[in-house]
Amino acid sequence: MANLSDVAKKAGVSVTTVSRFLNGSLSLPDARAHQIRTAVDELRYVPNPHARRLSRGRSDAIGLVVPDIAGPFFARLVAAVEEEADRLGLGLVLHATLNRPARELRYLDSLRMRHLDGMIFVTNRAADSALLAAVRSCQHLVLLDEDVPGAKVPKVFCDNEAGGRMAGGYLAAMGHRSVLFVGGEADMVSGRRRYRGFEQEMHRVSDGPVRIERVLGRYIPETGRDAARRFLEMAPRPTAIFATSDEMLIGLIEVLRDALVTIPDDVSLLGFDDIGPLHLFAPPITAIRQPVRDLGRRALGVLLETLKTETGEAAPTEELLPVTLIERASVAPPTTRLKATANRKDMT
Amino acid sequence: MANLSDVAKKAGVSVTTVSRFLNGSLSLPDARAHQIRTAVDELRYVPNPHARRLSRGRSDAIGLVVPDIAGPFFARLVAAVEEEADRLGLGLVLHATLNRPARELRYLDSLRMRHLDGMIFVTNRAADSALLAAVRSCQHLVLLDEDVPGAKVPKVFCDNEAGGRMAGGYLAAMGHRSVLFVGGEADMVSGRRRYRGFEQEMHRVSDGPVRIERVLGRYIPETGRDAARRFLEMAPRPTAIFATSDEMLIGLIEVLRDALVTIPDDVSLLGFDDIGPLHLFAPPITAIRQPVRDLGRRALGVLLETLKTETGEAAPTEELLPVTLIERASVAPPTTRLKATANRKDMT
DNA sequence: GCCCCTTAGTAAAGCGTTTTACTAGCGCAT
DNA sequence: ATGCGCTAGTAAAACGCTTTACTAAGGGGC
Repeated sequence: MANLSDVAKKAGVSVTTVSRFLNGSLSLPDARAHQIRTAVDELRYVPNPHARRLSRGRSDAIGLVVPDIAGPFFARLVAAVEEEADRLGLGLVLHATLNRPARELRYLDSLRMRHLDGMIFVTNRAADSALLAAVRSCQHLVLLDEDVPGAKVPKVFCDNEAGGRMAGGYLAAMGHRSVLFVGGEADMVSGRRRYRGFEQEMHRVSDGPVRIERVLGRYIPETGRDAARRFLEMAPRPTAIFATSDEMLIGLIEVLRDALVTIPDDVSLLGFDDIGPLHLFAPPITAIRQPVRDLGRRALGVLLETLKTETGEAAPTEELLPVTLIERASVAPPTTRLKATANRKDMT
Repeated sequence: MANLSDVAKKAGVSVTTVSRFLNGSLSLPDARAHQIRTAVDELRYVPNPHARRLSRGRSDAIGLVVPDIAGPFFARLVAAVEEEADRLGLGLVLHATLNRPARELRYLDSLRMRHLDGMIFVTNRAADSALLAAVRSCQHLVLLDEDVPGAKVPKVFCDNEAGGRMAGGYLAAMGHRSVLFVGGEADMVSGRRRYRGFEQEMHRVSDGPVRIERVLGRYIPETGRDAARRFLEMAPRPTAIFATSDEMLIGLIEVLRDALVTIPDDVSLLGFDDIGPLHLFAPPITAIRQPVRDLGRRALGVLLETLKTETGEAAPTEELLPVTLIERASVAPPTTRLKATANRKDMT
């Protein structure tokens, strides 16, 4: 593998000249330029990235930390960030925390070690003080999708509160007055905001008494299953469920289906995220859609701005991206029908 | 940020000593060892990875190239590889080709530039000669999931032919004699193998005349939609469809549903991959399941073996991981019923 | 003829490790 | 007394690039 000095020798100039020429910090007369280019081609010279990084003190690579890559939501998010990073000529080092707090800290450390130029960080749990401290000590970090309250770093989220309002308004307008909210733990900002918007708008649109039950937990199928089991024990049962993530929704449907509860006849169902092929479920699920691609893109955009301002800390902005309601067939007006079994057909 | 010579100064020894001690290639009496450890702690010293990589000539990082990260199958695959890489202390640089051949070549190049220690490469298109040449010129490469025929590198696939046989045997045993195979292009090894196994076993189990229609294309929803449209025009229509990827399956179901074709009454449906929440579809879809996690793990394992043998080229092994048939409700014996509309219920 | 400016470069000092090859000193057996 | 082997290190050369500060040569203006 040829190196700079091989090229320099072949072209009959010094390494400085080659380096500066190739990096555009030196312009040369045509003859010399051509000599160098020829030497590069013939030797198939390609700069050694490790040397370059050591010398320049940066990596041209950023880190992306997500809780999990396999779930549909994070998979799309990763895809969006990767695409944008590639477009900008940046490498992407991917880390999944698999919900282990220790890993979050470890990966944040890898940023501090100046291993990476910057990092996009996605958590999915309520931040504890250790995480907050770690995040605080980092520069060139942007928080995506979920907040770490108190952290003074740029943040990019979807407009969770507006999503909650859309959901609340939609269910209320359909006539629902008794609903189950399946959401993120109370100390997670996304969960709190979704709930706040939801409750607010339910009340505003209903214009009368409203009952909102709550089951909270992580954004995973098990929380959905749990919620469904709790739902089955409620008397009277709420007439609608708002599941604030696709993963929760999937768990919920599993249990509901096993219990022979039909949607939307027995209960209406409203989702959040809208990533998985919700349109193919039985019935197709109405949901609030997150602008996942934009989230990824904006996070990277914000990170880059942070990098540009040489002053360590960037302004702790918070950017909220709009969500949309995708109407399908899982929400209907409530019925008063009490018996819960009807047309079992293509449910096993 | 402290460096090695700071530590050396503080501990009153040479940098060599510190470096060798920290890397375990020098053992020291307790007193010295303690001095060094103290200095490291107090200065919060952490080795500069760029320098280390330059010096050692390796990165402790591998690349993973996939066609796309957002799809459920590749998302899981990425997750599996990431998990294993992390366990081994290796960084993972992720690249998505988004089905652009030029990108595959570019990313393979990034391996050749000794940027990375090794690479796991997943393609999803029929290999052309440019790709083959590029792959051939690479060391420390392992092919995952899809073959590049002629490449002399280690390969890890699921047992596509066995999967095809399972599918064929299952449909035949259910009584189907006229089927539609929706598969990868004929020049893709995975597609060819799935088809070969499928056809073989259909014939063997049927023990009589069999009709197999084929629609081939990329493993994406559009191919499924296309296949469904073609299916609708066939007369007589096949009684079962074998869709050899989740993505194809999704497209297929969309169109079938719009055309009011019910599953499995009007046509039986059998999938492949079994990653997406197929159990929540209407009806739950029977499918051949790929061992995605194992695929990721084994690919990394094989890559590591390749790295160990200092001799550039590793034995071009081909490892086949077993698949399983997950029985659900989308396959039934064929009916002779001709009218295609019946119990429209929870399909919009 | 002198000074200054521009062009066309270059020497050398980093960047922070790792690693090879070496040494100084000491105890011990011969 | 000498050679050997062991302990406890060390000096210095890589690794391959970037970048700062510098120079030599040529040309133009006065």
